[in-house]
Amino acid sequence: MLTSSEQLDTTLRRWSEVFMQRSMRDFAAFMRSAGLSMPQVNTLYRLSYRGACGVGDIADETGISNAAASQMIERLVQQGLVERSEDPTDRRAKQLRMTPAGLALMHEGAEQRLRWMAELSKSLSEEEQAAVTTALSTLIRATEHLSA
Amino acid sequence: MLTSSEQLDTTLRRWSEVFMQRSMRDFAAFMRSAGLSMPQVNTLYRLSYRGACGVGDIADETGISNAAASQMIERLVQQGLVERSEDPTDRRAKQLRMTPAGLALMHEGAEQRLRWMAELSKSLSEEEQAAVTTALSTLIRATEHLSA
DNA sequence: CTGAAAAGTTAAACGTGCTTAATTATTAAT
DNA sequence: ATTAATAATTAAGCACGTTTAACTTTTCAG
Repeated sequence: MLTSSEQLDTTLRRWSEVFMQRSMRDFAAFMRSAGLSMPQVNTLYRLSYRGACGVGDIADETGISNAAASQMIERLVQQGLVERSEDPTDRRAKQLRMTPAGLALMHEGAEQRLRWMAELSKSLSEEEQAAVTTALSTLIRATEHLSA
Repeated sequence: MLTSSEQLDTTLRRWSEVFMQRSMRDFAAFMRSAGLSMPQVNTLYRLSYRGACGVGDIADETGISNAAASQMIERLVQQGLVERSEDPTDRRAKQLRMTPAGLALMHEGAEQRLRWMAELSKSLSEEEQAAVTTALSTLIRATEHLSA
């Protein structure tokens, strides 16, 4: 017999698979059309959601060398997606930040990838819509309170 | 004033962003450790969820040339993740299928990426767990009935 | 039955991205 | 003050994936 937490875990994973299955193709197409590599996308997510950081942090998180990170970021800077400025508190380091253009690109990518959700939303009854909205809000809140 | 379907759409997108934010790093790490490129992951998802197909179908879906698809798939075959056999109904064509090893690799990748969901599940109250499980089941069912 | 079309593979050329090693500039330590 | 350590960049070399073009095999059309 499964506990209700195990049932939720199973269902969450099942939803994730269904979601990935529907989003993967558009995600790959977006990366391709934007000329972005996986480490670059990773970097843009990092900067979008966890704020400014240095080149070395990006190297650590993506698992590539500092040199490779420096070059990869240079390409993002040339594309106008990331801003690179001197860290005022340590002039050896650089501060990397998303530019408005970078944020717009990420937003556009999400829009393309998640377009099917409008149709999905409309396919539910009013009662279901309300219940699912409440449930997802619970999940979002709980996730934001999760460690790391 | 937002309709309840618009509210759900907004909330779904918000959840997707939170989900991606948490999964992106692990996803990139998995691809890196498995030595998989984005078109390769795309191909494995395609084969896992929509069954066998030919080399040209993969080329179309990933947006690369037939030649590149052929070579990319050759690498997947050499890694033992995909099986390539002659199509009995048209001997010019090849049938591509996931191998058990390929399915196991995808499963392992999902496991790594979604490990945090167990913790998330346990962080909710019993009532919340039940409500969210029901809501997600509704979403899964509705998505599977969606077109394309 | 013969020629054109289709599916896939192979080969050569090219570009890109990664790694290591060397270099510059700045900060910390003794 | 001098030395060592840190953050980032640059350069050279190498591996990988992609493209175009040529080629093989099989199917379809006239």
